[in-house]
Amino acid sequence: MKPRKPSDLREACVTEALAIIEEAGVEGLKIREVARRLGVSHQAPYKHFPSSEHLLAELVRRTYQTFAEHLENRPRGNSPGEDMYCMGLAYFQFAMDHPLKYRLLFGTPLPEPAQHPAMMEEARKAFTLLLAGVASMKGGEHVGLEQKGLQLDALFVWSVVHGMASLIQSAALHQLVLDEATLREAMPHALASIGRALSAEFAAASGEPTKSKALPQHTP
Amino acid sequence: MKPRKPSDLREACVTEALAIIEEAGVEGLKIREVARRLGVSHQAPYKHFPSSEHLLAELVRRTYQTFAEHLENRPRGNSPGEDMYCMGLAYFQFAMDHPLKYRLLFGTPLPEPAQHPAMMEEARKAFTLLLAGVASMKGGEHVGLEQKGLQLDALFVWSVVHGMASLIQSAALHQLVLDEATLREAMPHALASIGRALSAEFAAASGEPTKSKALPQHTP
DNA sequence: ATTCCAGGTAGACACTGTCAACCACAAGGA
DNA sequence: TCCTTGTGGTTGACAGTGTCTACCTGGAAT
Repeated sequence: MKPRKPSDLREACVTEALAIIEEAGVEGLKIREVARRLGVSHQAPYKHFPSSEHLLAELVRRTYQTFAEHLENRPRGNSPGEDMYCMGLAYFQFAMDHPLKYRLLFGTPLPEPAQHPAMMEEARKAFTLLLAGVASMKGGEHVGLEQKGLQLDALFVWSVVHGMASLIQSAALHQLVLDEATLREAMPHALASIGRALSAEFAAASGEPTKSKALPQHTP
Repeated sequence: MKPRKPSDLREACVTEALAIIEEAGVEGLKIREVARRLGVSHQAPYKHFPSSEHLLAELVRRTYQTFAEHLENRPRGNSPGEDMYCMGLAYFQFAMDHPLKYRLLFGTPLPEPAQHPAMMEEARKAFTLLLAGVASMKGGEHVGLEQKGLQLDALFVWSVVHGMASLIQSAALHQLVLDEATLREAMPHALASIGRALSAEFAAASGEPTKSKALPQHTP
């Protein structure tokens, strides 16, 4: 399996497919359309991807990659709690800026994970970032990432940001009673609620009735 | 528009389509397959639904309906906080019992909401149930449902349960570091966190440092 | 008796993913 | 130098999809 020529058609397929997804969503992605845009026969992409599933898996992998980079390059906070807040905002911002890519990651049935380990590897990296954030918020660096309570908290945090992002993008919400102003405040409010839930638990665990940590207000 | 004969073909299409969705998901739903299963020509369904989008909208409407009924028939708790917990569990249970139907509601792009008001009406009902639950938890019956803080809290709660349900169903999660035991505890933990977040805020608002309300443990 | 039309049929069209066969051409021994 | 081989491209076919059009049919309304 020597990569004789990097064969830029494969690369071109990927970038073109990503462009299509950003325009039309996953359901708008058709292999023949990719080929057409590249001015190439409808079978050419099959020389580089065994099936459309494999192309999709590669797209998911890359999208997880840029997603994790986006989280990593977030503006950092001055305290663990504040930093958690920043992480939540960064997560949310990605979902808002690239709704169709976000849907690709979390809203559509992925290719069989076992068949595409490279794809899952990138997913794991993204989740690890979240875990680390929760860890430093809850007890500093010395807490092991594999601790169960920590994972539960991280899952909780992830649920909030993912759930909020997913709901706000869902067409359902915009037709409900809620007005735009409320929706705009929803995420900061949710992040503040996270802070309350976690620090209260932290306080209970350490026996110290800490006042809820000061969280920076959202920057609109 | 007098419904001369109820024309049970329309009804049959709906139930058959729902069955297909429960088996194969929304992406497995094909109008021709519905017709085939009903032993009818591939054009027959089009006499009752102008396009596949309209069939889909009707399916979404019905699914929202049964979803709301499921929430309404939940086992009730003895206190507002406990009842909120029950609501969360009921929501979660529906998502776990009917993952493909749940995905139909929240995981796929819905038909243009403006074109299908009946569909949105059912969605609104489901959200109103949630709002009422949060309202009684936060201040009893006298709090208006249109109050902004209330809506923000309801959105937060919704985000948690939806986010958790959505993540757990996502193939991504099962390939991560987390083991099954942790996943099973995730939802009760999240619900407890909700209680912490909300009652802390309530306490702060009323100036009374209530201990976090006792929440019933999850029943496995 | 005639008309009308809701509700069914069959056939066609453009589109999709994918299989198969064919082709070009550069690399590498003989 | 010729022959083989394999990579990356082509065209053509096939089944399956949603949807348009035209056609039929039986019962109700006039």
